[in-house]
Amino acid sequence: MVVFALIDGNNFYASCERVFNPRLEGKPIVVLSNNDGCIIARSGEAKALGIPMGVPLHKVKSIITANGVKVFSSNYTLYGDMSARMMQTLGEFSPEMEIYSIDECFLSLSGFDHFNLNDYGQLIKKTVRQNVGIPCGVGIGSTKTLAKIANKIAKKYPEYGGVFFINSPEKRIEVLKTIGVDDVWGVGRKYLAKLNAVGIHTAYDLSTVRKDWAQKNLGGIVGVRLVHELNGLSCLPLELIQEPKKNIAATRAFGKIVTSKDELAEALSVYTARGAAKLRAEGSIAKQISYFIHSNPFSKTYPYFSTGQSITLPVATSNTCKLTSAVLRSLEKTFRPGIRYHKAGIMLSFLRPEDSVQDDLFSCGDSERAKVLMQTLDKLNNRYGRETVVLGSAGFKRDWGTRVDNRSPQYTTSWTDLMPVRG
DNA sequence: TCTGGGGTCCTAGGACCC
DNA sequence: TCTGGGGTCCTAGGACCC
Repeated sequence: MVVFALIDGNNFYASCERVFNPRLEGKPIVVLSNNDGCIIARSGEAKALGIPMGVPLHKVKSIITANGVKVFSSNYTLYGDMSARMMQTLGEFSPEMEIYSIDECFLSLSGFDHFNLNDYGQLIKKTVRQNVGIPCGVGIGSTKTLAKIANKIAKKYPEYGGVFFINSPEKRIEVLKTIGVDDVWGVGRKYLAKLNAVGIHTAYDLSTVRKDWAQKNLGGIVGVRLVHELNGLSCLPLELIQEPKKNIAATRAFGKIVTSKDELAEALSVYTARGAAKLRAEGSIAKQISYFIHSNPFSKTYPYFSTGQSITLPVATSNTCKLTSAVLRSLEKTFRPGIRYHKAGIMLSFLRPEDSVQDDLFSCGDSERAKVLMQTLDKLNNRYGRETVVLGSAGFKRDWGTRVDNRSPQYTTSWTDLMPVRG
């Protein structure tokens, strides 16, 4: 029998913050998006206070102050490292694993029939808690979509102890009737409205729609698969090998309004360097780099302005210098003065493996020297922290940089942030 | 005052070819 | 009156995910 488990860290970012600060146990905490803008993670206690996901911080300021909610800027270095530890532990529970996101993974439990899978789920949960310090939930079912739903149930009803197994067709139907259709993996805002409009409210309702209706109304083959999966027919296999990325982006809103070309050039240099480093870490090269600069789309006082360009490179590359100079040359042409710039970003596309560079007759790929330079740069920045070594064009002041007023220390990845142990 | 960042897949439709 | 049919490639945009 085909069996999938979905394991995810509870309130992952909030839990990461808590691992190194046990005094926060039982206290409400939230984690913010970039520039301390929106709430992107909440501990259970913060959820209970009615703080919604994704709201701008200023809208819930009063709840936060009144209840002493602890607020953290996001600390992706920490979360990434905690994620790696969690995944390593989880990988020991099955020969087949798909890391689905920073805090979620699927395991294949096919052929584990001789185990009591509820007990096995409990063991997984306990081990992760012990080894990594993160509480997690385990959902088990015969398709990925059902495993996702089982995971929701595990979280929703504490009496299951954080583990739920949809182990029979009868239980599947019973469970689907209690799940809102918007809690189904693959149903977002638009589809929810469409489904509700025709009287479909629960996951069970959705499991009974005709295939041709799903085909026509839920994105074609995607919708058909979704309905099959709800019915226990597995259409989405585990993706065991991580395909290389097809696009890589680095974009950020500024910490303040930017008006000068020089500062935009600095920001685009920094983002290009980050993108290029990701590219090299993937072992890929890019044939195209695009960038944009724009003003605040939410502003009611100033009109929205956005510009940028896609630049096709003569030869695919991952070289920071080449990519940066392409962007900065183009910025000279697209920059418009008198605009209150709010955000900028770059995107690398048409990626391919670095060993596949096809030299044409008149141009050639990166020289050995250039490659060694990039390797050295990556080595230094990995060891001593991002942006220890940068191109001159990235500047040193970075007045436009992201606001991070509540950042926790990088306990696991920075020597200077190691916790002291007092005897 | 204050509104994230980084991805994927799929479809429809146009251009073009024979 | 009737105005082919089948195929590919590309792009823009929609929808979703965490």
